[in-house]
Amino acid sequence: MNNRSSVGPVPRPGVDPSDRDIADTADVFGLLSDPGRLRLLIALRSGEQNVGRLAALSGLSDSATSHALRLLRAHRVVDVRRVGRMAIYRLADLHVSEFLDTALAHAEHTELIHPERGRG
Amino acid sequence: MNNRSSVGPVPRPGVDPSDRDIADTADVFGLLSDPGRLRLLIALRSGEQNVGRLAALSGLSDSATSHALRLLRAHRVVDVRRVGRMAIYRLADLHVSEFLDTALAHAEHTELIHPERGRG
DNA sequence: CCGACACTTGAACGATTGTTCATATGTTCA
DNA sequence: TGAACATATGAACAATCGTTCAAGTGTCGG
Repeated sequence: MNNRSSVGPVPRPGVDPSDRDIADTADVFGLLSDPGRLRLLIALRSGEQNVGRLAALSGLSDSATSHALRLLRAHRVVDVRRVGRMAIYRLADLHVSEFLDTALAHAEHTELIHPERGRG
Repeated sequence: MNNRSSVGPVPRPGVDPSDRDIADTADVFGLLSDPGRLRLLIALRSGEQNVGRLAALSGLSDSATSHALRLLRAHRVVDVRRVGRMAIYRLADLHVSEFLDTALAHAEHTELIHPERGRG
């Protein structure tokens, strides 16, 4: 196979995103694909929080929380601010936080996207 | 730690999404977090395509393509239609395809979200 | 200074993931 | 019917991921 026969229209070459854009996009989605990190980001929607509190809110250990925040920080999804011995995190990337809102809104008001989960 | 001291406002309990919604949302993002699957979905934006063509467009092997499509099918992100010996896939989930568009648009017109990649 | 605190970090480990290879199913054409 | 084709599937394997555990850094109170 891998032939030139087709069914649909020919895709527009050069209009599709670059490999790099694709990789970057995949990375961002990857960041959002872990329930722990998602809970962290959700907690941050209601305002900045320190690590201990984020841990409590997300159900992760302090260490796991710190690791996760480090990742999110590296991808500029969150920002840190230091006050005394605390590290206070907040959402940094508006695009991502909009994504979050949109995705959660969809998930909340319909069972839409389900795999082999219940309600089949 | 895990104490009750805080900096930001108290998060509104009961307003945050359920564990299930979070898990579902994470699942969907996970589906979008692989460059191969992303390329598949991007190829499908320009219309329905058969497996061989999708493989060629995405750079995946036929087998990998089939496996990936199976996953996407299970999550109702794509739909199949059979014509003769071909399986013709198309985007099924409008939410996901909107997501895709939005995410790619962001990635395309700015370097925004980068981790340790260039342009630091 | 010392101990408690808040957070960070690195190594290790089990689990999950995406790929490949080989084989299977089903279709078309001669 | 048999060969070529298009896709699907299962097992196996390396790579990646998220967690835990055990330190480590820096800060505050006494």
